[in-house]
Amino acid sequence: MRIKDELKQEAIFKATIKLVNKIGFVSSSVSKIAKEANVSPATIYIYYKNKEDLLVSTFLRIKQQLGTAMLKNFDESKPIRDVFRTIWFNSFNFIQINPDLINYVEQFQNSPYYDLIDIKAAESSFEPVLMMIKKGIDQKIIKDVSLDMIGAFIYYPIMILSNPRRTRNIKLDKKTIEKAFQLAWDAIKL
Amino acid sequence: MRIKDELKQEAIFKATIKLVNKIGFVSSSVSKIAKEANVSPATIYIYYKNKEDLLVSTFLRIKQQLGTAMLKNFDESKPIRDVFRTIWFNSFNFIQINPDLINYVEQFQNSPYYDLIDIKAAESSFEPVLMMIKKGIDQKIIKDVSLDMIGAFIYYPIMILSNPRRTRNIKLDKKTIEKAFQLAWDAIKL
Amino acid sequence: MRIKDELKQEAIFKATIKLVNKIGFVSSSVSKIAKEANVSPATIYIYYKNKEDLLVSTFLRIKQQLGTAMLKNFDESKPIRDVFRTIWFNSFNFIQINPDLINYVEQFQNSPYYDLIDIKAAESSFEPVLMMIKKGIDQKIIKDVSLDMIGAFIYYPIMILSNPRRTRNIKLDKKTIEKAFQLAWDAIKL
Amino acid sequence: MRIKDELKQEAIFKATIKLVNKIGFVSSSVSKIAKEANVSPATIYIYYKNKEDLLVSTFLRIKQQLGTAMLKNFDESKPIRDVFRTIWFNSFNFIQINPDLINYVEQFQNSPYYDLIDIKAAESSFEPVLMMIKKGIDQKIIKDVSLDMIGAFIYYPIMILSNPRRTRNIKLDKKTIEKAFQLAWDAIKL
DNA sequence: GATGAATGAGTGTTCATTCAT
DNA sequence: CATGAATGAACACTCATTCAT
Repeated sequence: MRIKDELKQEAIFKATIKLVNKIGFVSSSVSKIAKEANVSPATIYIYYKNKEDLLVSTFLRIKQQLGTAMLKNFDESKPIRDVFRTIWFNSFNFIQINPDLINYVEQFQNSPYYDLIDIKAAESSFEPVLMMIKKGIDQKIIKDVSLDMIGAFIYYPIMILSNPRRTRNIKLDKKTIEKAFQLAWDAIKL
Repeated sequence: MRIKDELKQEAIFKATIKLVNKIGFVSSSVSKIAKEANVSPATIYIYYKNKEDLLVSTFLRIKQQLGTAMLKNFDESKPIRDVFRTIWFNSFNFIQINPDLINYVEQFQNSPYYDLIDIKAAESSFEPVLMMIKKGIDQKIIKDVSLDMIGAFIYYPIMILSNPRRTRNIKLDKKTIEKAFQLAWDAIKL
Repeated sequence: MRIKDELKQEAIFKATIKLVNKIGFVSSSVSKIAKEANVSPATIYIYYKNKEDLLVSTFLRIKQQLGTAMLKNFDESKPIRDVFRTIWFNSFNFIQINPDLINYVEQFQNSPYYDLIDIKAAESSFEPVLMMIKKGIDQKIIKDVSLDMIGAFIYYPIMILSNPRRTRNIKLDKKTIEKAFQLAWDAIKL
Repeated sequence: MRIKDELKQEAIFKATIKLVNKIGFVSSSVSKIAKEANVSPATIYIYYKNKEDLLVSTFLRIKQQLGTAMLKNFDESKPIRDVFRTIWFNSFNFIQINPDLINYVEQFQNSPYYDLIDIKAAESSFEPVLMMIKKGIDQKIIKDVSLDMIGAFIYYPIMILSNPRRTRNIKLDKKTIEKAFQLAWDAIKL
């Protein structure tokens, strides 16, 4: 029964994220996740090798979703700033619709599990963005610094601003997002 | 009676940070910290009410150290950009000398313990920086956005860039730091 | 799945009573009980929510057994004194066969856990005895005092006399029990 | 300084009883008792060999007080029933004035420490009562049964009736005590 | 005599994982 | 495939007691 399988795996995936949101990464034990998914702890070990595998897989899957969302309406024929702006708003839209996914990502990235991740692979879906940035650098539109640094001023401010634990008194309305984009763009543009 | 051994408390403090660096926040149990400090687990409970108290106190103490370090040679009579640049380099210097302290802070801020912190109090030593930013906004030198947003483009890039887990292939040499400062300043300046 | 092992739960039940007998209520820790039952400490938490649940459940189960034993050959058509005498001997028989159960009950009733017990519910199996006493009061055979007081002169002397810790040099032979019954009956009869 | 010593020992004695009343025998640790007595844990070990010694000594001292109180106005020239009645009311008076002492005794007697007590010695102050009972037996006023059994119908009902944990809905007013005496006397009288 | 610091052994409980069905 | 039972190891924390002053 193929369908049943996928339903179960999906339930585990969702339960993992939901529970991490509810009680935090640290307190989310395998058996609690199993209970949240209405499944036996042993069942989780059918779909995942161990806890690490479960958490890492969940992370990678979210990353992929995030990558897809970011690149909606991606059109590299447009001016770089416009493309960049689209990505920026895509990100915030996704975050506003799926705050729990981003919370999971944040918590995961600050856990020891993150050390196990092959970043290149994890960020493969962001490849077009990287290409765009490189093009921007070539065209002297974006500053000539390492991609990691660009990321530090783009990707992470997004994460921080959308993390209610970090910025407890900011509201992500359209105007705020627009301003944030302005800062980010000013940072990286030549 | 036996005199309260300052060395012992210091050993616990250092062991906590060292262990969080070695094995991560989550895995750092009280007994492991005790072992690292060459102390009985029970001894920790002489100096701290419980694990939370240990972790929170350690965090606050680091924050204070960081605040002091940041404000070295702080001279508000100088142009804002210069003051800002001094703080920027102070931060990176401190981080380069004490990478483990910053790693602890980062991990702490992404733990549920951070929710317990009174941010205002924790960041009181950063007050002069906030004042400077406000002055910059008034003088139309810095963009008129919320402090949280300024922070997202200043404080957090510093943290990220200096977190080897996050940016595994960046070297914090003088040139890189200078460049990073350029991006940060461009982001917030009007 | 592995089937829930009735034998295991039974082993825990018996180990609890045995250990309380051997080393006392206070010193009987969960891990010691587990060891006595040849079971992992964690296993106990499959069958009981926590230590309190284990101890309370064990108490209630014994109480029920005691209630059943007391009421053997209960025949309310007989004269009250005879019914009462039957109960009295039933009790001592049960106690002689199961001295450890009674010791457990005694220790439990003097522990803080006893405060959690709903007495009405715990003594529901004694209901017929209470009814009989009430009938005896109505018929002017038994003194018109509160049930608690009747209990103090019936139930507790039984407990005390059968508790070797309390009365170290009494032997519960038939003659002694008969005498004890005489005292109890004289106390409550009108 | 003799005075200081005795004050300290007295403080420990009172703190022990108070704490056992507040949080129970089981939870009363040496350091908590020390805190309650405004004394260092180590100080307790100056006056008592160990915890057992502390608890046992406290018990014996209370027993002695109880014995003294019971025998107030003891006049063996009076009829046995009257003497007995006096003792009965003395007991209840003492209990009503010092409920915490009795609570301590009760808890102690159901602890493993009680096994260490030399009953003969502990009850030496009750000697006159025992003598009286023996005289009563000789004069064919009291039933010819062992002292332990007499005790089971006298001493323990007093304890039980005055233990609020055991008899949660009885009030020890004068009438109730009188009735209880009636039952006790009927039990043992020939 | 009096103290608070210090501790190894213990507490109740939860963990990630495996087993037997 | 799916399960709940079962577990040894670990968790945060407290204990009775001793040590050094």
